[in-house]
Amino acid sequence: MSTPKLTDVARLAGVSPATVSRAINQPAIVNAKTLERIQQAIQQIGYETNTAGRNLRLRRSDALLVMISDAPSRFFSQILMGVEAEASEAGYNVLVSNTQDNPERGRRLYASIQQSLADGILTFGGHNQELGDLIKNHPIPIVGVNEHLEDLPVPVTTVNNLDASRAIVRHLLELGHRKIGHVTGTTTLSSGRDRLEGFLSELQQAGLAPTWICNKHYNVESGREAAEEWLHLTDRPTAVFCSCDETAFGFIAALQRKGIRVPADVSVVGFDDIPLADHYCPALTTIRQPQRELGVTAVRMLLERIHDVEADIPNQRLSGELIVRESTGPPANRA
Amino acid sequence: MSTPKLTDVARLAGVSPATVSRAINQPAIVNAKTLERIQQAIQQIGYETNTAGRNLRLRRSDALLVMISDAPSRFFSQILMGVEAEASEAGYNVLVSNTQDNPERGRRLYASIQQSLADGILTFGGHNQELGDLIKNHPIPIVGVNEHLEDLPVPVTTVNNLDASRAIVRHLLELGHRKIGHVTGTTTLSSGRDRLEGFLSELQQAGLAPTWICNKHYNVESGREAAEEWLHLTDRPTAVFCSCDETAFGFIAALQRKGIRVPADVSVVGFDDIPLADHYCPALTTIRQPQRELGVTAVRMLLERIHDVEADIPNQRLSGELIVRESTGPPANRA
DNA sequence: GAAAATATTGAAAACGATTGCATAATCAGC
DNA sequence: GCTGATTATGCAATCGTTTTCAATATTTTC
Repeated sequence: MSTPKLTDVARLAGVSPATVSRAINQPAIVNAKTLERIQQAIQQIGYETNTAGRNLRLRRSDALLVMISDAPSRFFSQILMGVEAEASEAGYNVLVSNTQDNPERGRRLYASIQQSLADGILTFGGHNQELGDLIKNHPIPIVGVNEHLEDLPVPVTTVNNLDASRAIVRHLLELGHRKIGHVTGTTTLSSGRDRLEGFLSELQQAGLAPTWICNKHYNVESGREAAEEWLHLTDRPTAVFCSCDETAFGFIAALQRKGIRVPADVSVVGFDDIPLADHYCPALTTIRQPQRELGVTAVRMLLERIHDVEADIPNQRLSGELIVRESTGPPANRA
Repeated sequence: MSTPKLTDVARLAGVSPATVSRAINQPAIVNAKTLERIQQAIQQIGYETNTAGRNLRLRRSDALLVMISDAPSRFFSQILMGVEAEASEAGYNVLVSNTQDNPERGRRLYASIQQSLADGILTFGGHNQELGDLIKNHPIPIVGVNEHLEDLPVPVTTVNNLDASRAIVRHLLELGHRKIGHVTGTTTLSSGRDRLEGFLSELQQAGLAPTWICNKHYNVESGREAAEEWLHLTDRPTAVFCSCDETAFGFIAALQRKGIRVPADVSVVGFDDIPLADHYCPALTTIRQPQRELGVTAVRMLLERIHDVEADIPNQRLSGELIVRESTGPPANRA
C-alpha cells in the first residue's frame, strides 16, 4: 500500500481521474454531489497531489530560488522570512542556494529554471558577470534584492539608501556638527555607493566638505579598523556615519576601549537597526530598514514577472526611517 | 524551439533516448565513441535534465526541506549556509519553510515528502505536537538541529550544551567567584534546559548553590530585563552566565547605563560567539558554537536517513569551545 | 414535445525521463 | 568457423498529473 494517487481517489469515488483532477483544481465546474464524493474519497485515503507529476505536466515548479552571495547576516535571515511568508502565501516553495564562491553557479541557476526546478530567481547582492550572458540570451524571471545589478535589465527592490544617508547627515548637521566622517560599506555594491553619495551630496548642499572618508566593508572588523584610523587623525570628525550597525558597534567598542566616549567625544550613526541597536550602550542612532517588507516586495515583483516575463516592472525603493537614540549628540567643542 | 529534451539529444546523436539517459547517469556502461557523440550533442543543443520528469520517474526530489520555527537569528543563517553547502555538494536542493505560527503546517510538511517535493526534513527548534503523529504513522527521513524533539524517535545534532555550561561555571569558579547567577534561555527548548542543568550540576559539584536564576528567553530584551532584576537584588551574584550572546549584550548594556562596570563590578559570560562578541566593549567571554559544522552534520545524518529510513543514527553532540575575553575577571570583593 | 443550448463527465494523449527485458553486436577460446 | 560469454543498444512500459476533444445527460426555449 504505497502513497495514494489520483487514480485511487477516482476508483474509490467511482469517477474518472479527469474528474478528480477537476474537482481539485476547478471545483466550480464539477457537479456538487460528485464533488462531495470525491472530497470524501480524498480525505479517506489521505491523498496529496504529487508535485513531480504535476510539475511535469504543467511545466512549472511552484518554487522560487533565492540566490545568496552576501555573507550571511542577521539581516538576510529577516528578509528571507519575508520571502518565505509571501511565497508560501502564493503557493510557492522557496529554495536557497549560495553562490558565494562558485562562479560556475551562474549556469546552474539558469538551469534551475530550464529544469522547471524553480519558476523564478531572487538574487541577493551582486551577481553581474555570471548572470549577464544568461539573461541576455534567455529572459528568465529574476528580481534583485538590496543591490542593483549594473547594466542588467533586472528589476530590483532596495531601501532608499540615498535619502536615508541624507537624513543622517541632516540630523548630524542639526546637532551642530560641521566635521563629519563616513565609514563606507562595500563600494562595489550599489548600496555602498548610494550611501556614500547621499552622504556627500547632503554635505555639499550644506556647503561642507567631508572631513574623513574611510573605505571599508559591511562588517564588525571594519568598525574596529576605522576606529584605529580615527584615533590617528589630526583633524578628527566630531561625528561619524558608519555604513551599517555592525560597523558602528565595532567602531564604538574600539573607541570605548581607548577611553573615548560616545556621544560625548564623538557621535556615531549606524544603518539597519538590528535588534541590538536599541540595547547597546549607548543605544544606536540608525536607519530602520523594512527588512521583511523588502522580502515581501521582492516576491511580489517576481511573481508579476513570472506571470509575464516581458512585463515592465519598475524598481521599488522602500524608505528607511531615521531612529534617533543615544549615540548622537551635540559636538564636544560646542557643549 | 523550446527547451531541448532527451529525445532531441538522442536524435542528434543518432541513438535511442535510453542510451542518452545511460550516457548521463552511468557513462561507464556505454561505448566510448557513442558516449562522446552524445556528450557533444548535449553540449551543442545545451541540454539540461528536466527535474520534474526525472523526479516523477525516480520518485524522489533531490531536495531537502529546512523547517524553521525559531525566530530568525544570525545564528540560524550561519547554520543554513552549512546546510546549503553540504546539500549542494551531495546534489540536493534546499527548501526553506517557516513553521513559526501556523500549526497546520505540520501536515503540509509530511505532505512535502509524500509529494516527492523533498526527500527529507531538517527541523530547527521544537516541533513536537505537530510532527508527533505523522512520524509515528509513517516513518519519514527527518533530523533535528539544535534542539531535541522530546519523545520522538528523531536523531538530532546539537552542541554539547551541558559540557559547555559546566566549562563556563568552572571558568568563573577559577576566577574566584562564589556567587554565580544564570539568565536562562527558553526552557521549553532542550538547549535551554541543558544549559541550566550544566550550570546547576557544576555548581553543585563545587558545593555551591546558585545565587540567582532568572528565567528568560534567547534575545536581547531578556538581557535588559534581567539587568533590571539584578539591580534590585539584595545579594547580587558577582558573575552571571547569560544563555546567549545577545542576552549578554542586553544585560551588559543595561548595567553600563546604570554605571555598573563589566567585569570590574560583575563578570558576564555569553553563549554562541557571534561575530560581535569579539568586538564588543568589553569583548565577551563566551562559548564558540560550530555553527556551520552543525549544518553540515545535520545534512550528513539526514542523507544517511534518506538512504535507509530504518537506519539507527545516533545523536551527534558537537563540542563548543570556551573563549575567554574581557567580560570576565576576578570578583570585586577579592580584587 | 423537438431542437438547441448547457452542464458534466470520460478517453486518451501528452509532459520528460529511466529501466527491465530482449536483441544485436563483439569477442575469446578452441 | 562455431559456441558461449560479454558488451551495447533499443523497445516499450511507467512514474502521476492535466487537458483537449468528444460524448452523454440535463435544461431551456419556442
